Amino acid sequence: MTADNRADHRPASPPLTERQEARRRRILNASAQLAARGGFDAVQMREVAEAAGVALGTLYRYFPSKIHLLVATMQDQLQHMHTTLRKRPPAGTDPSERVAETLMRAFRALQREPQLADAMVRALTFADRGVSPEVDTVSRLTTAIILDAMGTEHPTPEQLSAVRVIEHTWHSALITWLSGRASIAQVKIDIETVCRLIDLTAPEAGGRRD
Amino acid sequence: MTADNRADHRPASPPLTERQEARRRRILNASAQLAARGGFDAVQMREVAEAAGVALGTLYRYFPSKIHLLVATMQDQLQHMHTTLRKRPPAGTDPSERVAETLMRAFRALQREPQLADAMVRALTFADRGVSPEVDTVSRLTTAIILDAMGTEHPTPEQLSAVRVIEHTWHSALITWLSGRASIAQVKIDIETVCRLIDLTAPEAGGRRD
DNA sequence: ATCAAGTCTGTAACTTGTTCTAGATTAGCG
DNA sequence: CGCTAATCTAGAACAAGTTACAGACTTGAT
Repeated sequence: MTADNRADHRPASPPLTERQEARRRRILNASAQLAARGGFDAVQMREVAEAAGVALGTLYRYFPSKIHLLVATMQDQLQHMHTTLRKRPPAGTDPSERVAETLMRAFRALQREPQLADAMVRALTFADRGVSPEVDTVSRLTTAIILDAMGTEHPTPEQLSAVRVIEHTWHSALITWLSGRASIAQVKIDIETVCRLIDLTAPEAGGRRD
Repeated sequence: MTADNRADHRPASPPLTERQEARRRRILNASAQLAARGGFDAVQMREVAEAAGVALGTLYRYFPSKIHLLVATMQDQLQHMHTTLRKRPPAGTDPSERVAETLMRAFRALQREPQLADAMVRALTFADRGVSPEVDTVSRLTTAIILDAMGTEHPTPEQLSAVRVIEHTWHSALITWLSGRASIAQVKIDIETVCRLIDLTAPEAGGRRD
């Protein structure tokens, strides 16, 4: 009754065969492609299945819900972005500058496929407890990207708080932009504003309290 | 074809009759009640209609989608909270302290009905462009609450940025808590962390840049 | 009181996410 | 090769949001 072997879609527990790996990839590609034009609503499970050349039941075996599918799509894209960003690290001198630059670069990448971004981010924020592990993976990836940009080896707890707040801002600002309630300029300002927290929590500088 | 007179559910354009006002109220109450136990999924349009004693079509005339309904429910609750908070203003001396205290108070209020909070917040972040005006109303209400707590009469653009970032953090932190990925303690830390931005952007103190 | 326009009701239909089932295919193993 | 368990396919069925529609009820103006 309880889904045990349902979420075996990550290269973990039972190693997927080659054809299964290929299926999984076809599904993720179809998902991203449908999302890229049409956004969240255009990613319809029957259409994904057909475009990927698998049966509906198979799609559900690989990704137990539409949300799982889109969150996995986001994992995919983030991983891609992480490696891309690593190749050309940000140029700023301050950690806060570098983080802001990195996030704005990521933001511009998303701008190129706003519908895809819409689908992924909506799925991410709509995900409920059942998708927590997958969402957590995305969160860890984002954290890794930010820490990379900071160049900080051993972040203090305070710095980790700042990074969490930056992530909060990043997601939420993205949503307001995607739903047309904030301009790109405003997103930029918000990101630059929140990145100042990094200076504030740098080990040498600033933030004493109580 | 295009819905013009569909969204006339706010006491604006054509003033609602008494019975209509009563219907609207019954619907919102039913929505909140169903949400309070069961969360987002338990707010089923047919059930709301039945509990409110109206036909399904009527429910949709008042609130053109489930998302609209839940966002309106949130407006309702926020308004309530705003007046409650005004009665007992926060005690801290610093603006940042007062804001953090206010938000944590609001947070504890939501904790009392976590399912209701879940339904409202999920609706809010899932809302797409079609619900922008309503979501914006919620956002303005939140801003008003924060500015009240700051006690700032004429906020600078920098301060408004800080307030926006605080709102981002507030929403996103709420989501991580609701989906079980962050503890209450962590939410508290995040809120206190982001509230430090207020000190940073106070007109006399800190934040010069370029 | 009567009429027209607008609103509400009850109900069925349609859409898309999700589940289920019976039979075909594949993978691993002797 | 031949067997068995797992996987995959095709398609039906179900659930909940949304839309459509015919007829009853309200409202407001005359």
